[in-house]
Amino acid sequence: MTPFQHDLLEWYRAHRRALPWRAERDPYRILLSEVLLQQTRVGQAVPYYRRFLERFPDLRALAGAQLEEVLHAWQGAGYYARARNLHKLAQAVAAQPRPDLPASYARLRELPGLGPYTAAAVASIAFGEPVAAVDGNVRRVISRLMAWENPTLAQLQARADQLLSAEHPGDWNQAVMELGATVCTPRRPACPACPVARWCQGKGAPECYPAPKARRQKAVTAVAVVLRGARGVLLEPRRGRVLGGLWGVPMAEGEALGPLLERLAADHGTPIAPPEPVGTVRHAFSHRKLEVRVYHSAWEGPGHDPASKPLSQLDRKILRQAQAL
DNA sequence: AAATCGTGGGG
DNA sequence: TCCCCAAGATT
Repeated sequence: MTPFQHDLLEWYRAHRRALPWRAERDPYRILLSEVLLQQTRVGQAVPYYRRFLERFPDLRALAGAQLEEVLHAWQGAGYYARARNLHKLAQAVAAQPRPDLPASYARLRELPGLGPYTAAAVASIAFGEPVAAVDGNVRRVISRLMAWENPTLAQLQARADQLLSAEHPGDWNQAVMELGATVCTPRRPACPACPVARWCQGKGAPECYPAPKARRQKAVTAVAVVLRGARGVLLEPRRGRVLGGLWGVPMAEGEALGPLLERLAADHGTPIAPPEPVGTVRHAFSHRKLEVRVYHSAWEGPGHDPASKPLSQLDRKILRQAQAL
């Protein structure tokens, strides 16, 4: 073991946060934690991890569930494709002669929703395979160690594989990520507290590495109608990639309410009483700033209980605005 | 291969 | 209030 590896692993063992999945050996639980952690902070993932396991304690339970139940457990966690893929994954594995998670990076990588990072994380943490997991933390830590401004994924992966402790790949991967999450942070990194600062070429100007990526959010306006009556609130299943599989309030892009009302009247064969505005809801997605003008009106047709359907946070905000949740 | 997918904490 | 962006994957 190199001094570098020794110092970081010792630091990790002394300073790591006590996270629920760190006490687990069950590969399914490791997998769930890694999928939940995709683009998600630890603090936000923990309650979902607990709730999800309570509802789906193993792969079999998950495979046997309806997608809508799975999405309900995922409700609020965002990036719902993760839940759809996890459900698919469980069914694919359950359909095999030996219904267990595959134990190698290569075969994990073939499963839906498992990309290079997650397959490497599960292979190393759950199965001890020496593969480096490269996430945003690792990218930042290595970029600073090397003083790289714009490394490619291939460069990062190659360097990460070199640095990897083959004896303790699971702890090693988590150690690098833990360092990035708690010490080598995007802003105001705590270099004096860093266990491997003596090897770092970027510590003079850590925030220069890696160069920040450009993002832009486009502003979009929309209208939504909350139709509500004695038989419940009118909710529609959402199709397509955005919030697919969840339910939601009837909504349309733009400012015009007319076309939306016409569609609803046609879909349900019922004219709709002129809606009243009840306010505006603002909600930011990754690449959109959404401003939704919310209306409400009476509805005598069949409806739903919003609590019984998986809903996005956007729809929950809209329903709250109309006092229907 | 660039664009897209949610949400919430923190500066 | 606004902007950043987090244990990425998919198409």
